[in-house]
Amino acid sequence: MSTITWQSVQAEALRRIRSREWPPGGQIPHEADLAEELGCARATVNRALRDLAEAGLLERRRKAGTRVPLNPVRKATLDIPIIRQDIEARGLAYGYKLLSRNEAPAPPEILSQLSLKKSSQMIHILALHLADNHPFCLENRWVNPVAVPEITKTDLSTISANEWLVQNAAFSAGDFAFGALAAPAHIAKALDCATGAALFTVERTTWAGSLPITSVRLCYAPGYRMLAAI
Amino acid sequence: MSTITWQSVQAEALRRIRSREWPPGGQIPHEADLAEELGCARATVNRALRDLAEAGLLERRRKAGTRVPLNPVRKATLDIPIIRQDIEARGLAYGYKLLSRNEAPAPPEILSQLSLKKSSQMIHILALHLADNHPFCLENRWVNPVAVPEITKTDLSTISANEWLVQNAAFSAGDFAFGALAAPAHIAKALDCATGAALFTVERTTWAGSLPITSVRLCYAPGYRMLAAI
DNA sequence: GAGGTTATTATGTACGTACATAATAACCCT
DNA sequence: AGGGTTATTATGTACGTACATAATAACCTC
Repeated sequence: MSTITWQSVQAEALRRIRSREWPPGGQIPHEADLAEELGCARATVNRALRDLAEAGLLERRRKAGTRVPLNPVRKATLDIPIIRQDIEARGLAYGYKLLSRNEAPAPPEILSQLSLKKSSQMIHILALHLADNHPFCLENRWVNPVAVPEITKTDLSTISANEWLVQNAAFSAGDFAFGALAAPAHIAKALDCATGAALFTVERTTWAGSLPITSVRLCYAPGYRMLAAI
Repeated sequence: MSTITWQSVQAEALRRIRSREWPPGGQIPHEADLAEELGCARATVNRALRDLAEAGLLERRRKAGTRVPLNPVRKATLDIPIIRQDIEARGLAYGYKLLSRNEAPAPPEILSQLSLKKSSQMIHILALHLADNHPFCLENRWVNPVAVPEITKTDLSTISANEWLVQNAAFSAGDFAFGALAAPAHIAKALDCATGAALFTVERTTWAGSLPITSVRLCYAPGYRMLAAI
């Protein structure tokens, strides 16, 4: 290690974790001691260890020090692109079809997801996203017009609610649930696949502060895979 | 804003992004200017903006400055607990059953996932994880004994490979793919569900440096949902 | 106008001092 | 031994100076 940088400190820490030199369940040297050993500032060690802690590889506690967890809960980062970008990143041509748009009171399970007690009129949107003219995913979305009033006046026949919301309603928090669904007939029809086919689903609710913006269920055509990396 | 901290700077930046004061596609003030405006050190602004950049809300470029992306690719964090912890966190009793364990050459698609050209003997493990004595997920795993020689001598009838590997083979990189599968008969039998039921699947390959450790496919019983948050 | 070189700029980082904060250890009393 | 209080400790952060680095703007030449 010629020049000490936070990256090199981090790499050395990783090496020691991996080699069990810092065994799972055990304490690692204090930041000040590590700084002395490696010949750098304590702030540099602090900076290096932060990412490892965020990734679940270390647990840091004031005064108690830092330890390698016995059972690490690793953290992976998931990219959430807008659907058009997901399709185009696969080298496929994006297409979009608004299937329906209504104002209606949201059903109870959507209210629950939005943490709303009482239903007022919401915007209900059903849309199909296409990749090279093949169905890619079906978007079933409820939007709270209180959070995004402009949507009531927006023409969603040419831009998807998914994309429009990203550009017009920056959310501060989001909940996701990923799962699998055996395609019921109406969804199979929209996605042009067999009834009962296994579909990857994403359910997402987003908020601006405590104000719910939207709740959406995306059903992807059979074969879709969502990638992530650590 | 009484006392300026990196957290308060971050909150103010988020507010400006959300309110469109810093419009999508546009430049935000330079760190030095923001520091002057908010009455803190430039390093404090830098610290505050880093997380926002990592979350996809800002794009930072040396000299060009920092901009709010027109189409942000938001980043979500996924917790990857060991399976036993996932089950226990749901308040359910964990159970485990080793279904089979062999040494065999890996099939081509596993070799491909492991970026291996040539197959040598690998450890093939089939195991069932139970929640309150109901099948929770089926683990189909290939382990490279070159990366983890001790596994050849490890009794996997009482500890799952999933858990044992987390404790004994710290990985440096992992690839994940999430999808959905219509349960073929042999998997439906193991998971005690209907043939053709929609199963949530996780395929994961991990490496220590460039050395592949393991490739696993987890098929979760119908109804499983994986949660994440932004 | 195109291409190459240099100067300038805004983010990225290292350092050391100082202080803040959470939390554990030490100490004291009953 | 148990409980409460205080001192100590290790991480968390702020600041300002200094330097590094990537990249854009300015400038010059053909």
